[in-house]
Amino acid sequence: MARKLAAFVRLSEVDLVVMSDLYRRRRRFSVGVDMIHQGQTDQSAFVLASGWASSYKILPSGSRQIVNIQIPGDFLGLRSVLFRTADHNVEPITVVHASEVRQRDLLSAFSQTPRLATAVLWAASRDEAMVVEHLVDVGRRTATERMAHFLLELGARLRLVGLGTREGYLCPLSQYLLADTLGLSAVHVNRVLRELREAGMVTFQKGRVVFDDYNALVEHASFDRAYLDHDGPLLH
Amino acid sequence: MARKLAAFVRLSEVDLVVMSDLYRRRRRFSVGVDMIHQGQTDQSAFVLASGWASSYKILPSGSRQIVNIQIPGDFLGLRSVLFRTADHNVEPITVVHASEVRQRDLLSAFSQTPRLATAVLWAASRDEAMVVEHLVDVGRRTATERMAHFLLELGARLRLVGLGTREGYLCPLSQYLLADTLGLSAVHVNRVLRELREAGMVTFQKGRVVFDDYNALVEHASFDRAYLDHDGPLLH
DNA sequence: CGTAGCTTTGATGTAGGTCAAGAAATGTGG
DNA sequence: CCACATTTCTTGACCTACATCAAAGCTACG
Repeated sequence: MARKLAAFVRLSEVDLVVMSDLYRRRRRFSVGVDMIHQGQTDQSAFVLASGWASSYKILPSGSRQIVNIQIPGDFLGLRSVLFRTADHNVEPITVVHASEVRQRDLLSAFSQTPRLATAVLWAASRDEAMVVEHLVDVGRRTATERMAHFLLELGARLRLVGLGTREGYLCPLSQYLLADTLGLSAVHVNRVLRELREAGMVTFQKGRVVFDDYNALVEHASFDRAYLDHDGPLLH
Repeated sequence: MARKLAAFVRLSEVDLVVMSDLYRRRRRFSVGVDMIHQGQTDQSAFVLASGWASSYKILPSGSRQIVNIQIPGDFLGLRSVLFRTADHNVEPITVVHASEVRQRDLLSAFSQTPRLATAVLWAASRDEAMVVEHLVDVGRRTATERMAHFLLELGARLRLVGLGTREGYLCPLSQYLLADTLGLSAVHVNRVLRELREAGMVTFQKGRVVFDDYNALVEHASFDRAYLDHDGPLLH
């Protein structure tokens, strides 16, 4: 995370010390145990050390929308500490190890090292950019485009933390999770994956995503990774 | 805007002076003139004094997704100043008067009054909460639910700035704009509006939204405005 | 006072949903 | 290491919400 923030704001020694202190509270979560629960007050944020998690909202009708999938290195639940009550749920997808960041610690870190607030603002904006792209996915792309776009984005993010290559990556997401992420039904997700596989673009089977034809996939999804790359410190 | 931020962070006299300085550069935009253009570098942010604007993304296919509708008092284009190149467009819907906030001014304001960064972080998070809700709309709600939810959210926001009541509000959005916001076709937007009108819930005609049965509409949309209300300064 | 952008409606097409049921995989306790 | 349960995947048949196409009536403003 420090590396991520440093991409935007040049952090001093002091900044780094204050930050590392935020990491002190290590926790472990099993699948099925909420990390953050919608409607609860006084929730924490987390920095994922290992494992995958999902942030989602549940509708009264029972259907749910996954807002984003978090991978190691991600900072999650910021809104749940900035607001009095959490407006979303976060649930592990695999076993998760994470550092808990309490509200008071975060806010006091902000006042101790003001640049940290700016850096976190930047990180939150990068996050928002992803949600926006996700909205475009769901609002204006067909099912296969959505799926292609999603798998590419995930791949790009995993590569940034060394968990993927241009060839592919390990992916613990079930088709149900994909469905709730992409606003589709699980059945249709299955068909879409088959289509993409038969078209020779990606193969997602047995927990592994393999890019059979990366360029064709990029083309099909009209994937432009600009929104993920915003490096080079703006603030000195 | 100062009022909005103050809801989260107690701002000092100095903070307010620094902020008011950000307002100095007043500009006017006519319909059809982009305020921010996707892909351009070195764009500004704006605080809307009057008029409505829309932030959107265009896909190579030509279709577009409106990410949010901005009303007076809103701060827009933050991501376009935090990132090197803008990742979205902003276009006026009506004639707009706005204060331009340049990147260097914003960043220097952040270092002069550190609490401002935290306050803007909070405002950005509130914004993100709206985008998230929008994603849920498009991903998991039916067309009439989406429309109902959108009109209610807009109403709630307009009330906060004194431009609407529980009865309704003036709304300059065309059915094309609604369609691109909600991920529908313009034709279907028309039918959905008719349905809601005939069901006695809302009437949107001639630039005016009238809530015929507010409670029924809230019920239909399963609208919970919690994500809009996060007041009371967390930071002293 | 005409022309361009909205709104409205009807007819028809299709992407993706729902229901159902069997096959693989995965996990669990003995 | 096996029996059994549970989840996940896969496929087919059928259905529906919404899209697309087309055309007519409105509104507005230059």
